[in-house]
Amino acid sequence: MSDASSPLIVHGTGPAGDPLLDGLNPPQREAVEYRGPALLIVAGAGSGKTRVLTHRIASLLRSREAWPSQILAITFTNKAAQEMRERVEQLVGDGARGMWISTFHSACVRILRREAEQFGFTSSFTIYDSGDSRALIKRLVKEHEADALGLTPAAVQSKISKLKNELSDADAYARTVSHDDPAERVFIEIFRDYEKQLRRANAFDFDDLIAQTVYLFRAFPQVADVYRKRFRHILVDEYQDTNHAQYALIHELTRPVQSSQDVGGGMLALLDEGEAASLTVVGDSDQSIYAFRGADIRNISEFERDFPGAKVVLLEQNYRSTQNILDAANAVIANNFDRKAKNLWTDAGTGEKVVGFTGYSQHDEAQFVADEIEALHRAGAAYGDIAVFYRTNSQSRALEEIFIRAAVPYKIMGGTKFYERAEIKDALAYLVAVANPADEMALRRILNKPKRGIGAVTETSIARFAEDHGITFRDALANAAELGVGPKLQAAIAQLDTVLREATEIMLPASGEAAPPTSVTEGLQLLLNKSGYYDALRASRDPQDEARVENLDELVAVTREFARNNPEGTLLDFLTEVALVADSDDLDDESGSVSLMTLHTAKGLEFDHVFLTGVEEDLIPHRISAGEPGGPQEERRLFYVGITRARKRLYLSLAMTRAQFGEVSVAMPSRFLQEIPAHLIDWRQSPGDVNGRGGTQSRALNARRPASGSDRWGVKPLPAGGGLKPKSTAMDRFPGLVTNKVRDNGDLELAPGDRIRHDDFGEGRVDAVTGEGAKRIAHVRFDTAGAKKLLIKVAPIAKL
DNA sequence: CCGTGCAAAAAACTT
DNA sequence: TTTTGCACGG
Repeated sequence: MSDASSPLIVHGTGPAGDPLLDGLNPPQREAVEYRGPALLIVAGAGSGKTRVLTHRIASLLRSREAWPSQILAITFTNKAAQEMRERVEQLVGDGARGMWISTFHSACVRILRREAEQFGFTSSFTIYDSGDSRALIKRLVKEHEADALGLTPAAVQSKISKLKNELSDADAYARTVSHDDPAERVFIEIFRDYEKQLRRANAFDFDDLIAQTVYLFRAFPQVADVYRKRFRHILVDEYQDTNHAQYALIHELTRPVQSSQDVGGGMLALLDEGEAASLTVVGDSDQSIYAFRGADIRNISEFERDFPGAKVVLLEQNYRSTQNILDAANAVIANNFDRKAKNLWTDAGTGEKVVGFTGYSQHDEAQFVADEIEALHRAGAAYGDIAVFYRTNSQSRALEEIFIRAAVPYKIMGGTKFYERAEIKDALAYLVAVANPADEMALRRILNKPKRGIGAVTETSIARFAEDHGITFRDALANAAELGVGPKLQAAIAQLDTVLREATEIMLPASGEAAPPTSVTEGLQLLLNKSGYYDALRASRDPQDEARVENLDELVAVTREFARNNPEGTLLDFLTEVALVADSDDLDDESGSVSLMTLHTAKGLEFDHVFLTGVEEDLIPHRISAGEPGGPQEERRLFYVGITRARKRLYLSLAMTRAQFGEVSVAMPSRFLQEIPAHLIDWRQSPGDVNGRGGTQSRALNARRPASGSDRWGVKPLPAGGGLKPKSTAMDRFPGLVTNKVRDNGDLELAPGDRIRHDDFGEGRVDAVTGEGAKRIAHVRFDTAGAKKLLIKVAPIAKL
């Protein structure tokens, strides 16, 4: 425990009327006001940690204990960073300028760009995302014929990533394993090659960004000192999800300054030589869900041992959810044994019960979700306040299919990401080829895109020529005539070379003067036009290519947007931003759409109404987690994270059957459901109601159940005469219909008053038609299924 | 070197 | 179900 002798006096006004402390509960205040070398804020879900962090920063700035430039705040996503910056700005206005508020990765990129020359890179290095790494590893695995030894690209990639997160490298790893094992030997060769290729390409992968920064600091203490002197207050959010490399980075930065080298800059005059920066970390071990990525829960559980004298503040009051939701969450997480007891509570009242629903199929489940969303919407909820979570990205498809038909506006976060689309990666590879000519991967990628007749043979001759003459792959392109290839190919290569040159002149003028902010947009357009990429897509008769052109237009729009936001932004800045954005970052908006995302993406967010879907064994907990140490416990935390995102209403849904890879299999309710006290759940349709498939078999099975109303699912007996409203879906006719190909009703005209027939919902009357063109929506009152909205173009309907 | 067609694999989460 | 990888013929 830290003593109370902290000499610093907090400037400013007394406890009453202080805008930074008003409305905070006592532990929150303490977390804002405490001054000392190390502070751990254990912040339960929804306990206001962002508020505490921002107020703490504002408090440091207001009292002049720190200049903005002396503050480094690390968050997990760019979105969280942006939000924190905005909230600090609200508190202190312009005084926030100069702070580093960013993710681990962006902060490291900034440092590496400045210091790359120190250790054999140039500051124009590029960043390989996981897809780029996989492509490179795939090639190496093939070259080493490693698949024969059971080394798949995926396995190699994850092993390399794990090792880098532990700050190991190929040489270090080689010392720890037996060389008798041929698989290990080949793995080490591949690892070495991988490192070599990255270095040659002047590139870092995601893991390198952290690990290489740590190496840099350790190998060049005087460089590390620059940052140690600069950052006097370091704050780390989501500390429970840091891995060893990130932990080491924080340790390096909070070491006492070693040398007294002068680095210039008036602000630095303030600090005491030799004193370590103060460290604040915020986290909740119950929300640690990234062990698979190397997150080490011990970083937070042993914080007090790592930083003797650290102060610990516990935030348990929840300001987000109703008591019922918290009771459910507490009950679930209590099943994890090795955790410190913690109980979230609220004074917001009991609230609604958790709603449960069991569908016959994933489509049935999705239909329930869509219907319920519409009901919420009619009751006044904004779509933007509703979210649907699932464990795996593949589950989004069924939801999407139903949502499109029900005309529920939705938005998928993550999933098939924009920046992972082939055409976008191609376009970016063109930009990388300009920004970092050493990057062979990028060049090889665009060599034959669009088709220029350059195949593997020609590619090899270029590589050989480069090697023979001691020049780079990029420079070899300038010598088309000497490559020993046919005249057609020579022309193609020369043309590519010219296009790249012209683009370079625009984006990185040789004159040395800074390129104008519009240069990235211009350069990209030139590359896409003159390379023939656009033309090839437009000439294609593949309908998907139309969408590709649109995506590329979108990318051009992104460059414009970037130029607007970053008038000084260079090509490299643009590429860096693109490489480090996650798609969870662009959920900026009040766009009026329901948000669909994985449970992982949901971390750190909150919504009024939350649907947690696919609550089944083998999904959550996921099948693969069963074999991993701590796997099921991490899955439980993930489930807990999902529950605690909800402010007002929580829905838990599952399906009895689930199709994957086109095969239908029977699904079991998740064990986590049983961990929630039965009285908290209001089952609209419990697992017991839908045993067997469809209505036929279930009766027999139901008969065998113990007296209804008392089984472990807390099933209530169904009122005999059908006091319930009809089921939202006509299940007997449902299977198969929804999964049919998207139909096209063309110009089907509907007007209020028309009678229609729907394949699933039967007959109904059109109340109104809204929207235009392909987005026209019919509001229909069905005779038995109630009111629905239908997208006219694709709904399985016919006019009567 | 390119396109076609069939076989086989694939999907757990992310900076 | 959808995507990717390979073999083959042009």
